[in-house]
Amino acid sequence: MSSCLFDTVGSKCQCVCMISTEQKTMHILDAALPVFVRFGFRKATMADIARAAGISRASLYLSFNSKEDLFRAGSARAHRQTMAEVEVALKGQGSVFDRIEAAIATFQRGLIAPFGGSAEARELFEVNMALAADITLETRERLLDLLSLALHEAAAKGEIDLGAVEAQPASLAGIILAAMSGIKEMRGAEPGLGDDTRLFMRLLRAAVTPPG
Amino acid sequence: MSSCLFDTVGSKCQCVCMISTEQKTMHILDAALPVFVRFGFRKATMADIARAAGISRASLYLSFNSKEDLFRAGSARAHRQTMAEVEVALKGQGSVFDRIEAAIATFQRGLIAPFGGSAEARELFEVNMALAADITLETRERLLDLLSLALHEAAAKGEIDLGAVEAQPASLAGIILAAMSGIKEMRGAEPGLGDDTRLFMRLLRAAVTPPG
DNA sequence: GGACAAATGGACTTTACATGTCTAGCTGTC
DNA sequence: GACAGCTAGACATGTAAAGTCCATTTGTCC
Repeated sequence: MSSCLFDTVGSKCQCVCMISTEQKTMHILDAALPVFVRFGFRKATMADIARAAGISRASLYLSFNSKEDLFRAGSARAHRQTMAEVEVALKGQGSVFDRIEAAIATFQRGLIAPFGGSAEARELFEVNMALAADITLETRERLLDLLSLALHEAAAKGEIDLGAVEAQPASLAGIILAAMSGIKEMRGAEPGLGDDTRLFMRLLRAAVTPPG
Repeated sequence: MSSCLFDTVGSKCQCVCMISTEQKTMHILDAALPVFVRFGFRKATMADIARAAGISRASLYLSFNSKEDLFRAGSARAHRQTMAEVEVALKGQGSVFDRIEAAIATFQRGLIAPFGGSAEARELFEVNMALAADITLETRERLLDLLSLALHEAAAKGEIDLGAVEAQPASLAGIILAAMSGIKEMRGAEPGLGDDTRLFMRLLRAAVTPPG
């Protein structure tokens, strides 16, 4: 048997290599997510996570210095992955509205929906803001920039008319995000987009679509 | 506002009365069940249960002396309620087979299915045997008696023929229960009866149905 | 075979938190 | 005002999780 747990089938594992280390980290984070979702941060123990990952508690500490570190790494990865998908969505086909809608749906699906079903959702979000506020806020900032840019380009092409509502792209992007987060706060977070979200998108569309 | 949390709407609560005390107990057990199902016995704290019941931790200790007491009370109530339903099922319409099938389905639905979905099912059953073995075994005994009686009566009426398999009602009842518990052990516990259970019931029916 | 890396089980200290108890105080009823 | 029910909060105590460390095992490579 190989000494490395994370061989890809058929290929020997060159340990001491970065790929394996990274795979191990990913594997652990994959295992940790459902544990955190199920129990929340506090009730989830390092033993739980180690068991879920199929490794020993000692090994867990070889990859992460602390439970908080592990959580931060998980949060960071989720934000990184989701933002990559969001960028793809924004570069896709369709109108600005379609692409923004897709982008936001992706964002929700990646960063909110996975926890929304959990009774520990509140605690998890609180812990996330306590341990990974920088990542979270930076990501939100970046999403804002991406939306602004999309709106700006659409305005430049005449696809939308921001003059009608006297708004800068950045302001409008801010409104969109705020509305989405508000809607998610009130209603539960379904996967994808809810009715309220779609209604808001129709409002937006109606407001900035150029006449004629 | 009334000083009693558990008024039934429209009727003043006469505290110091047994009804209210019992209602409170029931209310707490109702609240405690999902907490135990969600977290298992160990991870579920008295604070969790108090919060779920909408009362203070101190009040919880006015109703129950300990977490173990509370669990025992919950287990006892579940067994009591379920056995009452089982008796109804056994007195119902249809053949012995139908009634036994219904009885067992009721038993499973009341005492196994609620926990079967939980990842903590194993721990909960272990804790139950540690804290409420008497209740559990007594209930199982009682179920055995009820099934035996049903089989006995059916045999007396000529509805079934136990001579064909050379079995006493009690032995057959024991086999049925053992088979059910084995099936539930192997397969997951769905609500109601699974395919395996139904197959077993067909076997039983075929084996003891009198010829002609 | 020996050197080496990775992972493990287990022992250990420290720290956090849950249990169970108690008291003083609040709220609404009679 | 007396009383009952509930509460918040403090408390001592015990359990267990966090984090650290090391001896040992397992498998790889030379």
